Amino acid sequence: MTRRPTLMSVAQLAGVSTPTVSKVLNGRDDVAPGTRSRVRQALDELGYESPVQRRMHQTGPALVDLVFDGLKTPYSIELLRGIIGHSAGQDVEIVLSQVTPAQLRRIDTGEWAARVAGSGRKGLILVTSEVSESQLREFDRHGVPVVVIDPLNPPRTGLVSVGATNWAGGKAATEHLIGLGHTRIAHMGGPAAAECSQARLHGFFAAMMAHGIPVDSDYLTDGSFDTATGVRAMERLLELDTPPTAVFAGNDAIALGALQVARSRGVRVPADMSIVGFDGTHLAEHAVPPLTSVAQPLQDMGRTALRTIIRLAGGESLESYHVELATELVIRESTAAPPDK
Amino acid sequence: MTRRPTLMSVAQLAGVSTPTVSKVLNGRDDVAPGTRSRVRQALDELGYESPVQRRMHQTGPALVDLVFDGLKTPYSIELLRGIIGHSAGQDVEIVLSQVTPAQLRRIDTGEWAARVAGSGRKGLILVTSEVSESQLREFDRHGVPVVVIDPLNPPRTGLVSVGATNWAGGKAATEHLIGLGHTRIAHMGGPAAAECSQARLHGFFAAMMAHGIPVDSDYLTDGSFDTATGVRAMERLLELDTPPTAVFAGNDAIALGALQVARSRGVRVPADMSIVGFDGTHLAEHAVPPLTSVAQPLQDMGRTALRTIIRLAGGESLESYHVELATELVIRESTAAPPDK
DNA sequence: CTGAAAGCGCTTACAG
DNA sequence: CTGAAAGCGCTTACAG
Repeated sequence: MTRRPTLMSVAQLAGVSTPTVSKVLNGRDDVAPGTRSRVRQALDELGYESPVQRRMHQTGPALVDLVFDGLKTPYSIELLRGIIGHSAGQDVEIVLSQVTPAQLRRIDTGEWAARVAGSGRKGLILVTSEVSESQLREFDRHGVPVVVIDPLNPPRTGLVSVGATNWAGGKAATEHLIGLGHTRIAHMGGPAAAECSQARLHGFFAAMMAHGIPVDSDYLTDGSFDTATGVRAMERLLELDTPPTAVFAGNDAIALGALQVARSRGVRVPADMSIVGFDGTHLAEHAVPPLTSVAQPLQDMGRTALRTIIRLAGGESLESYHVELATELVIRESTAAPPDK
Repeated sequence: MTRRPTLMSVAQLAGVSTPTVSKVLNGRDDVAPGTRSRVRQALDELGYESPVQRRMHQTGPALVDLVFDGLKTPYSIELLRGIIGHSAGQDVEIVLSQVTPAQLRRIDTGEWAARVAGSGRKGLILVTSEVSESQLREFDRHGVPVVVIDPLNPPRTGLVSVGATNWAGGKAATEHLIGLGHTRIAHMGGPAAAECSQARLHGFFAAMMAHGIPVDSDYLTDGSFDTATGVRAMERLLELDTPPTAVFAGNDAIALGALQVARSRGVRVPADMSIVGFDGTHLAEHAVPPLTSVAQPLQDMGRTALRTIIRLAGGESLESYHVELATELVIRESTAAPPDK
């Protein structure tokens, strides 16, 4: 076996002394240009690595930063599980942190990117964050690959992202309700500005239009991806002269809020009112009754994001900047034909 | 200005030779325990850092390894949130991974400890794991502080751990049921071998005994901390000639399984049967009806574990090797007086 | 500019 | 177990 290269062996190959090689390595300026380039070449040829570099290399698995805007929701947790599960077989470790949207806006991205790059992290996965073009450029400048899962803002040049087929999911949920005979269908959206919300809403529109069913603007609400939003929306809908017979909620938490209000007002689900959620988390599965929901392949999305970072870090180029994994309508017990009038 | 500490200065302070200090740093085993601890102390006192550590240090926040046996349960997630939340303000980052109990048993701890120490990690937090004395020694040898949250095996010498007042919690849950008038109370335990299970069970015994209520051995079951265990246990109990009127479950998942069976058999909760869970996770909160449960301060436990690692890494000594945070009985709608006979 | 020599900080092999 | 001695790989100070 050949020994690993030392200053000595490099010096010999370059025909200089070890101090000279040392100077080149340390970027000192008292070396003649010709000598310097001969040394550089010998360094390359032998594949010399300084002790620190070696240490970094053999110090085990690569590190990838994973940044959540919050860890409160089953949605986040499923993504996390996908990423952590995939990391185990990949010689990658995950550095987990939490950065609120407000913090993200205040943060000095240049300094952040420099720190990430300087500590040898392979890349950064952001979950449901809004990243500006200039922030992206900072990371790019420092050679830090970034992948965003479910970016809140519309995909921009160079933003690598992973998501699900939100439009198709919204359409499928609505088709399901129409297929059961509903025409008075409400949509309870999440944040109106979020790309995924808009896609779901427009999937809803597409299905309604395809069946020539007019959309009542009283039936459209938005808010946040939380239970309170569902509660408020359902309270409002039930006060209408002609309430809807079905609700398509922007996520499971909203659906749950709607369900709570329905129950407390004596509106039976699904006999009097059908409800469809989105995400397919255990919130939907364990609700009473269990919620029909558009499932996102969250663990797969996490896995895909990690795989993408690893490929980018390895210098591979991607076929596509945005990957969308398929959603799937899971029918449970919260949807049925509308009540007879 | 004082020079930065070298092996030489540490050796002088400890009254040994530099080779000996070197051995301690590298986790070699040919150092007497007494000598080792004297060297460790000198190392701490002078704040010695190996070249790699120095590199790490100027490269940003310290890293702490966090190892879960699984990320499936709300229990794990709450701990995680506590740890991540606390890390934000502490200039510490968390490297998250998942190691199944089977993997943990197969793993080469010496190699693992060397890797953790070598990569400059400040310490290791293990969640609900069984750690052997020899594994602990490996980490100790490499100067890697370890804290276990809810260790599965009984605390051993030198095992630093964080838990909750399981015994008191079990007693409080049982007192609550007795206070409502129940005497036929079953206990559905988790893993019989787990320290926390035993503590909860013995809290149950203590309350029963204090009130002179005999414990029917048919009313005692064990299994895992999952829903299936609750399902099986409840099915068995309902087939008894004299079923219990109340159940104290080892955790919320078990309680949920019991609740499912009760519902499907037409046993009304709490009118016909009271159920108490343990952990106080959102499983209990969102069950129908919401479950009375013994809440553990899971986020606090996570925070405490991280704070303990940081203190240990800083060379502080602890007042106590085991910290128990208080549990609290949260009364919801799954408990009531027993039905009239 | 260059390199012989001294030095630094750490590790290893081995005698006791 | 321990440490004197030798060694390793790199850097520094300085003479030419």
